Amino acid sequence: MAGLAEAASPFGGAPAYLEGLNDEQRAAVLATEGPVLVLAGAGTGKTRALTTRLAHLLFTGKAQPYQLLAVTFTNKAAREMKERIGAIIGERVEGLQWLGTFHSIGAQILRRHAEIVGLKSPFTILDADDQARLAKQVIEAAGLDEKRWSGRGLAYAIDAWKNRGLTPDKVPANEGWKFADGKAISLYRDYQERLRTLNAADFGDLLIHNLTIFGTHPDILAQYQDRFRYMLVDEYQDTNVAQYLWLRLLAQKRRNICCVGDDDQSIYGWRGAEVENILRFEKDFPGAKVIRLERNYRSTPSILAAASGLIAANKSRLCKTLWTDQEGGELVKVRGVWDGEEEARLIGEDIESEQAKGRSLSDMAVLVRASFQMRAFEERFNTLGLSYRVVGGPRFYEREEVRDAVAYLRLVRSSDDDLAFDRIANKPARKLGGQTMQTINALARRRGASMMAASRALLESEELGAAAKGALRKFVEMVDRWTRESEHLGPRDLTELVLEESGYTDYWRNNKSAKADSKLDNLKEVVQAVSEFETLAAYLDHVALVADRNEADEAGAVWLMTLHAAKGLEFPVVFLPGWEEGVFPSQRSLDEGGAAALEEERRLAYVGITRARESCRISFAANRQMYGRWQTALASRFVDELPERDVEVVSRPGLYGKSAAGFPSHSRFDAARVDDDAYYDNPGWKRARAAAGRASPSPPMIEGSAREVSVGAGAAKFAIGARVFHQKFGYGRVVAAEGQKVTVHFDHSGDKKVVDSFLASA
DNA sequence: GCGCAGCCCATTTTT
DNA sequence: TGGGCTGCGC
Repeated sequence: MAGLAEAASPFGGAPAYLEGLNDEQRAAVLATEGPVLVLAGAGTGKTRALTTRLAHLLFTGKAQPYQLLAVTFTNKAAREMKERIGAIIGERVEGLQWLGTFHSIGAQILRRHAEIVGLKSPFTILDADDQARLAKQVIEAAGLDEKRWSGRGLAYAIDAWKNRGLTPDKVPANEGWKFADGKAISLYRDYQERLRTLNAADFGDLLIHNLTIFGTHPDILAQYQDRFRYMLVDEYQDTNVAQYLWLRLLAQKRRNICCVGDDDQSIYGWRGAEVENILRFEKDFPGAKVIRLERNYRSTPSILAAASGLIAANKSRLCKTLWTDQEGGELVKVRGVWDGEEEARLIGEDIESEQAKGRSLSDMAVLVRASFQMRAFEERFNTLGLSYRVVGGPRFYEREEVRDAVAYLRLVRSSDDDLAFDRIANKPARKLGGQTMQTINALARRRGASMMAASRALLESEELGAAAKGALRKFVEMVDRWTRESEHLGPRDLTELVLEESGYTDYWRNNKSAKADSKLDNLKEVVQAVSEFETLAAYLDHVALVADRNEADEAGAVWLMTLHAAKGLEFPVVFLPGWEEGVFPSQRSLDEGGAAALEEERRLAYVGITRARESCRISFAANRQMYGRWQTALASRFVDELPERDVEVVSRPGLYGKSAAGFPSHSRFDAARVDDDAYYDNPGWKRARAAAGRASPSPPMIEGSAREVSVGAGAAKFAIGARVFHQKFGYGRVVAAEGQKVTVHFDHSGDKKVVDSFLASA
C-alpha cells in the first residue's frame, strides 16, 4: 500500500500498531488528509480502526494531542476511546483535551467565550429535569394554564428546535402553533431570557451558543478551525442538525474530518438525529473518501445473513454487505409461542439449559423494544432464581435524593441558583410553604433578582408574617453559614455537613418506606463521589456533564435491556422477544412517523440481531396482555422478512398447527394468528393457563388448548364480498379472509393481503 | 403536611 | 394491569 511508506516508523517497516488490521481498517487509519467517511457495519472493528487512526496521527507527528478533535455521543464511548488510545500511545493520551462528547466539548468552548452570549463562567448546566421546571415557570409567568401546557411539553419543543440549531429568532413563524396556541416562540424567548438571568445553559445551549459565537465572531471560529488539524466523529449517523452545523463550521478550513458511522444503526431519529447527515456526506464534503468496513468479526454467517436480509428491506441506506469467514454455527431461531408468559418461561428454560452446558449467565441477554416488556422476564427470572440485571432505568444522578443533595451543593456554590433554591428550600419541610415561596418568587421577579436576594429583602420588610419570616431567616442563615464553611472545608466534609445540618439525611432516616434505605445509600454515594474531587465546583461540573451511572460489574447475571440500550454491545446468546406487530414495530412509532419510522424500527431490529455472536433467538406471542387486557398479535413483519434459509422455526409441534412442519404458503407464521377473542379471553381459559403454569415447566394444557384455538380461520371480521376502506389503498372488496389476514381487491390498487385491523367497513 | 382514593395514561433516551 | 399524579379530607 502506498500509505504504508508514509506511516513507516523511523526504523523502517510498518509500525506495530498497524499490525492485525485488515485492508479497509488500515485504509481508514492511513487516509488522514481530506474528508473521509468510514461506513462501519456492526462488529467490524470500528473502534479499533478509529483509535488506531488517532494514535497514528500522533505517532507520525501530524498533530499534537491538543490539535485533535474527537467527538463521541456518550461519556462511555469517550472513555473507552481514551483508554484504548492510551494503550497504544501511553501517557500522551492525557493531552487529548478535545476528546469528549459533543456536549462536554461544547461546554469547554462555551466556558471560554461565555460573555459573548451573555453568560458568566462558570455557568450552571441544567439537565432535563431542570429544563422542565424552568419551562413550567415560564408557562406560569406567561399566565397560561399550566395544566393544559406542561413544562415538559415546552421543554420538549424547545429541545427539538435546539436540535435543529434554531434560536428563537430563527424558528419558522408557522411552528409557533406547536405549543400553547401560537405562543411557543415567545415562550422559547422567555425561557432563554430566564436561562440568562440564572446564568445557566441547558444541554442544547452548549452547542447552540457555540454556533452563535462562531457566527458572530469569525476570529474565534478561525482560531478553532486552525487548532483542530484533524477531526474525528464517532456515530455520525446519530448527529442532529446543530451538531452537524457545528462540525461543518469547524471542519471548513482544514477539511480533515473523518466521520464514522453506520446508517443501518441509526435509531435515534425521534431524538433529532438525522440519518440524512451520513447519507449526504459526500455532497457536503466533495471529494470525500468513503471506506466501508464490512468484514464482521462478531457473528456467525446465519446471524449476519439474517440481519442483512432484514435490513435490505430499507430503502434509504448506503448499502453495505457484512461478511465473515467464520463457518458453521446455528441458524437464527424463530419461535412462536402462545402468550407472553410462555415466552418468558421458554426463554428462562433456554437460559437454564445454556447455563447447564457451562455458559455464563452474563453471556446472555434479553433485548426488548420497550421497558414494559421487561416485567414478564423479571418475574420469571425471580421465580427461577436466575440472577439478572436491568440496564437503563433511572440513572444515579436523576434520582430524587441525589438531585436534592446536588441542589444543596449548588446553592452553596452559588446562592443565586434559583432552581436549586426552589427545589430544596422546603425539603425537608421548614415551614416554607407554597405561600411563602410564591412571595419570594414574585419579589425576585419584580426586582430581577435571585430568590436568595429576594429572601434577604423580605427579611428586612414587613411583607411576611412572623412565622414565615422566622423560618426563612433560619434557612438563609443556614445557607450563609455553609457558604462560609465552604471556604475552608474540603468538598467531602462540606457535603456531609450540609446533608446533616439541613436535616436532609434525617428526612430519609425518618422515612419508613421501603425506598428509604436505598436513598440513604445513594446519599452516601454522593459523599463518596464528592470526595474524589478537589473542589465542589469541579464536582458540580462533573455531575452536569458526565452524569453516568456507576455500573458495578455484576458477574453472572443475565442482561435485560432495551434494544436502544444494547447498541454497541455484544453477547454470545441474544434473545429477542416480542416480535409482534404493534409491539415491534411499535404501533406508536408507525402512527407518528410513518414509513420513515418503520425503517428506523427495522434498523432497531437489525441492531438487535447483530448483537449476537453465536446464537440469536427471536420469538413472538400470539396473545399478549397489554395494559391489563388480552390482545391478539400478529407476528412482526420483520419475522417474515428474515431470509428463510438462515432461520430455523422452533415452534413446538401442535402449538401452531400447520406451521410446525414448515412454512404455510402465504406466511410462515400465519397459524400463530389467532383471532377468536372470545375463546381465550374468558375465565375458563385463564384458569387453564394458570393451572398449567403451576403444574410443570412444560404445560400440556396450553398445548392442548392452543391446538384447538389456532387452527382454522375462526370468525373473520369482514365477510367475503364486504366493501372496505384502507388508509393507504383506498376502497375495495374482500375476496378472501384467513385469520386476521384479509385479501382485498382494491378498486385502484389491485389485490392486496392486509391485516384486518387496517380495514374499516365502507 | 400527609395519606388515601380515584383518575389517567401508557416507546425508545444521551448529554 | 399498575404507576404516577391530583385533589380532597384530616
